[in-house]
Amino acid sequence: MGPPKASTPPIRLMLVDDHAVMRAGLANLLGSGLGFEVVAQSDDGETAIRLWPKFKPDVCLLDMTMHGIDGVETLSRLRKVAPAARVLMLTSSDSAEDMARAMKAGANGYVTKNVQHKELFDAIREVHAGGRPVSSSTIIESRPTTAETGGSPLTPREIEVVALMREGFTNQEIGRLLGISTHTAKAHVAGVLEKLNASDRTQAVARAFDLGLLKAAHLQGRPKI
Amino acid sequence: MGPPKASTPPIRLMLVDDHAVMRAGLANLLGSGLGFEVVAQSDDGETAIRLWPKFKPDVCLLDMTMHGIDGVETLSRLRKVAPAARVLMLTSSDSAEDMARAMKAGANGYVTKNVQHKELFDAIREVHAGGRPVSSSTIIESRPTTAETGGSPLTPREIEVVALMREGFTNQEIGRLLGISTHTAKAHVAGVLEKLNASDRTQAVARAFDLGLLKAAHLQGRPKI
DNA sequence: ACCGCTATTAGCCATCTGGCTAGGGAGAAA
DNA sequence: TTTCTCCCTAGCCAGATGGCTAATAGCGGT
Repeated sequence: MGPPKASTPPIRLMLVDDHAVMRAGLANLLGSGLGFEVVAQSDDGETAIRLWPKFKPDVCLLDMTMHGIDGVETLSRLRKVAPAARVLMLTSSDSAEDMARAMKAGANGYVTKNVQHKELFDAIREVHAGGRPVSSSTIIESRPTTAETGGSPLTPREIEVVALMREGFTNQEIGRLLGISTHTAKAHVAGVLEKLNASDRTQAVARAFDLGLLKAAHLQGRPKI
Repeated sequence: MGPPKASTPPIRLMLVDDHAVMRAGLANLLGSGLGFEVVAQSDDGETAIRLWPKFKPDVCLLDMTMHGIDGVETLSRLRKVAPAARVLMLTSSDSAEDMARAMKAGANGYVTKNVQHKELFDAIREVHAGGRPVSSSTIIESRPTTAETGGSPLTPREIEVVALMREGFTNQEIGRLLGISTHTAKAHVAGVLEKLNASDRTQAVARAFDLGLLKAAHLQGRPKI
């Protein structure tokens, strides 16, 4: 937590973000003698993984949403070649689901892009020191988001169920997929409908999107054009 | 299109983005003697509108997604106090819908944040010169996005129908709301299902979210906590 | 031990859904 | 003109949905 001492060797960073402007901004910000040094940059996940062994940065700042393989996927793959890598996820989203995905995939920290500079610096230092910082705005946002529905967040089981509803599965199929009876599936769907204040499953998944419980899977794949 | 001459007076800019890091990056990037000058910055829409008259920037770089009032809303309000303001929208999204919203609200240009520096510079110059540049990645992305579904984008009527499906309306209600018969409503729903390759209306709206045809209405409102 | 929450199963039933087939009219493109 | 697409309407039907009530069981907190 202490301010950077001139005596401390700089924390060596790799930046991965497909927004060139953001990357340049970060590089500029972090290369201003505050105890950081940007040793590598990449605008996509594959390159980042290729660059890692060459530079062995202390901490990697990794954007969640990128074209090609996204941040979470990049993280997973990076973990295979560098299990000890310290990765701080950067994101524009403040949804709890994104954070959960990132942390589950093995992120060492999670910071939204709307943080102030100091928060970012602190987060990087904390990751470097072995902590697992999570941007406070995430916590602040994610709680009321669900609380505001007038309701309860869904139970784990119910979340599985919405995810399947989203894919167009019927109650019968949901039951089969989860290894439970159709009746139970219906009961969970009913729970979801009530908690999300929806009149049918269609509105329920729309609400789930609104609340950030479900995320649009951008199917763009950036084809060859 | 010409490279910046030293003789040209700099284009005076206002930056509006709630991502402090991005803002700092832009400021740094644009303040490097390339013919731009950042005269004002803000991390929210209200402040931006308040700052405008004081600085009368030549071009305003406005982020689409911000907490509080978003970019489009900011743009609309700004237009009321400064109808001639030149505004270049900046966004992380490459969805055609977002672009349409921005341009409809009176944006002078639209650029995704994953552009290279030069493209951004060019876009700013073009807006300043009275053009209406649109980031090429938007066009490239948005076309195949819909084409990739195997299909056609939805007809206007069908889009109205998905929007209603999303709200949980039944075919009967959709018919009543649109002043058409239930049968016709069903026909439109069928069209949507086919075009979005969905097995039921629930999956259809999920797909619509995936494709950017529907946007999550973030109901967060950022309460006091 | 009791209570509350979650997960599980079950039956009944009015309504809704989506697929099928089969029309007609209006405007735009070839 | 012909053809195409979009928009509108219609009936039939098997299957799915969501509301209702009711019961059992595990788990964690008081």
